[in-house]
Amino acid sequence: MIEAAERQLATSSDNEIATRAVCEAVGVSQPVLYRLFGDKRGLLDAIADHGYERYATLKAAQEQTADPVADLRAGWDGHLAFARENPALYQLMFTPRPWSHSTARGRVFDLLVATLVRCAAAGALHVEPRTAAQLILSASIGNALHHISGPALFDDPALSHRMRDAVFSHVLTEPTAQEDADPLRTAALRLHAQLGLGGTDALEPAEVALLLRWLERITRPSTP
Amino acid sequence: MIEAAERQLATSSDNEIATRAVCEAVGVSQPVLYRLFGDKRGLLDAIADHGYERYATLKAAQEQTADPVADLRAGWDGHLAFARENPALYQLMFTPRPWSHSTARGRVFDLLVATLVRCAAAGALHVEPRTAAQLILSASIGNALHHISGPALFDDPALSHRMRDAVFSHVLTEPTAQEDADPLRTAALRLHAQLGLGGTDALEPAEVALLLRWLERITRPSTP
DNA sequence: CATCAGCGATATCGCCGCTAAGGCATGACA
DNA sequence: TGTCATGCCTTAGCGGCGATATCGCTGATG
Repeated sequence: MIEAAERQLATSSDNEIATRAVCEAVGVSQPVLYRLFGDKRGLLDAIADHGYERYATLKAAQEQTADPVADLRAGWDGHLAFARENPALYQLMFTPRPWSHSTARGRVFDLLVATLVRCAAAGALHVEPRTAAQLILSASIGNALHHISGPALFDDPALSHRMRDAVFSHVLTEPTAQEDADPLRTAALRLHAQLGLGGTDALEPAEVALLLRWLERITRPSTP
Repeated sequence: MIEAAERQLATSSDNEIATRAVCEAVGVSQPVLYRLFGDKRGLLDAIADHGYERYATLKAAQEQTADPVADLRAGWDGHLAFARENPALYQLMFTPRPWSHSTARGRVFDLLVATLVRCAAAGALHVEPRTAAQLILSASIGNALHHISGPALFDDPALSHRMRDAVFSHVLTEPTAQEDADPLRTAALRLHAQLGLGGTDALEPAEVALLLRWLERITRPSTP
């Protein structure tokens, strides 16, 4: 039923769906829909979450190489490709809807954070992963909506890559230059990420927690 | 009537309006609304365009100092402030709506291009103004929507300024460094902007047109 | 003063989200 | 095995929405 609703959403001209149409497409009647989802909003949330599942499988298929930064760049392009191919679903997932309980956006955010943590563990980040994720996700959503918004003016691929480079270069360390500009901060971020990724047996949990907070205090103030 | 509709939009819980409610708030009946705007979409377009008017006056009040780059930065912050203060209207203006004939977004784009042309005339840009405008507008919309989307996770001011710096530094020339990295390109962009701003009497119109195309060919390929 | 064009209101249509009341199967129990 | 209780689904309907056909009023014109 969710898939039927998603089809109707994709083919509708105004990015809207009618519960009646969805029900009679599946061959049931309205009350079952309201039993399952409680509400039209609930149905939309379910569609968005289902959209996240597709998004996640698409991501899982292409990421996870040896170079996390390359994965990050590929992830940007994959995100925009997803938006291009499912415009209505994309807007449902990433555009602010009042009273939406969908977790799609949050989980996409977490996916991005995971990749960024791998980058940080490789010493390629010089801001906290969550901050970088907010930057990257906001920028990519803006870019995707700009391109969905219509073929008014598109230098599309060039624009997308320009944006990508702009954000990434403000978030990633230059290959060899930035590393030594603030080595303490870089090293602290790297250690933070490594601890978050694998943990350690050498310290007690309480000690690790305190260490993480120290590292956060080291990395927080300066914003190069 | 447009203002009444905008009020209803701002106070509505689901970012929607009902033509009936708008009409009875103004004291007329539905057919007059459909006579004036033809359609509910027409009413929404009118609201968006009216929103642009407020946006434009707000911009006109604060910009136009001697330093176009400072104006640009202030414009970014003003844009986000506008989004913060009118969330529903902002989404109406800048979020993709199918079959929308509103010119709000395009005119905001033009406003931004105007400021960017002033930057280019000062030699502070190293991409074409329209390209830079697409980048900046996309990024700021993404940022604004991210922040409207809810107080899930906000480092808000820091995030906005980080994004601003990321995009601007990819679009603006560094104060003294970038200028000499590709002086030909920079000079060509500068001349292009100056011609677009003031024109010249020394050349015939056809000659100016050809010159502009040459300058565009000089500035197009390389993307530092 | 009679006529007619233009505009606004009433009443209505079809569709929407949503829900209450009835029918039908299934399974437990005497 | 017959009877009853329990879920689930369907039918039917409510109120509200966007949009419109029809009619009555007003005011300018000859």
